[in-house]
Amino acid sequence: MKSLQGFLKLISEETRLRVMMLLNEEALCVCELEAILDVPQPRVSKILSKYRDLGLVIDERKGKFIYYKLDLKDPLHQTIVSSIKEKRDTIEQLSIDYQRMLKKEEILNACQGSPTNVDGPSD
Amino acid sequence: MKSLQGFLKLISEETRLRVMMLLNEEALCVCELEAILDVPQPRVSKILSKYRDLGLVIDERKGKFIYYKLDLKDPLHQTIVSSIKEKRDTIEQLSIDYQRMLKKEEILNACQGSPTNVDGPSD
DNA sequence: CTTTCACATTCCATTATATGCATATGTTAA
DNA sequence: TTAACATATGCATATAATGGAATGTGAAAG
Repeated sequence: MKSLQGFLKLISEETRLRVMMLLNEEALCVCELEAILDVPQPRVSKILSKYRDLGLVIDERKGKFIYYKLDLKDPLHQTIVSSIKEKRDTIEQLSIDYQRMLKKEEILNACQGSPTNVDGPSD
Repeated sequence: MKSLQGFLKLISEETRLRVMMLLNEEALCVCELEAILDVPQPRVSKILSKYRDLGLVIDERKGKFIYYKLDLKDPLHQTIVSSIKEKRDTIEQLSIDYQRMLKKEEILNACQGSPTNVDGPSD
């Protein structure tokens, strides 16, 4: 119950849900999330720390950047995320975020290194 | 988004989720919920009022009692509830609640009329 | 070693949420 | 009309969530 409740509480807040849906697609670093979602960096970090507390993400450093990706071990969590993803087209904000993620190179003024623009971060 | 967010926020609180899972099984009145969940009546009423605000329940008076049942119009909401129900056995509190609901006649000291004990409320 | 930069964290004010208790409402039944 | 009971709501307060600004940390690159 605690696991489910913590999970639901996490995604009950809009920005946190948006983060989950993006990290469910691919690994992203803080500055990419900051740019895609257009929210301040400390807020992104705080959100990710909640994910970390619940053990829902894996982080991996690549050069200057730390990439986060979803790591849902609970099948129920996976099912819920999948069912939301299936309806993504019908949820405007999630669609927008997804489109922005696909074109993130164009909006990555946030990170100086523009990690996705270079042919691979120095790792 | 608002619909999904409101829904997730609603079930992000334990007692409210417990109510949802019960009302997903059958129509129940306030005093039955009070007895099954073992929470004070005003709290049950307040929870149901949130459901009403979001248009997620239908209420029907039968004699002295008002029976509530889930009325999920959004397929995504339905999918989420179904997926939780599928895992109910693995979530202790939800299992307990369900068992208590099946045997609610034995614990219905809360409602004087014991609605489920009589052969049908006077409606 | 020092600077830079990505990221994390703390502090603080604001706002929201939870919940117990008392009480109001409204229906039923006498 | 009144009494009884199911349900709803108001109020007060405890508690916590939210978010912005400033600052801390630590890896990387020079």
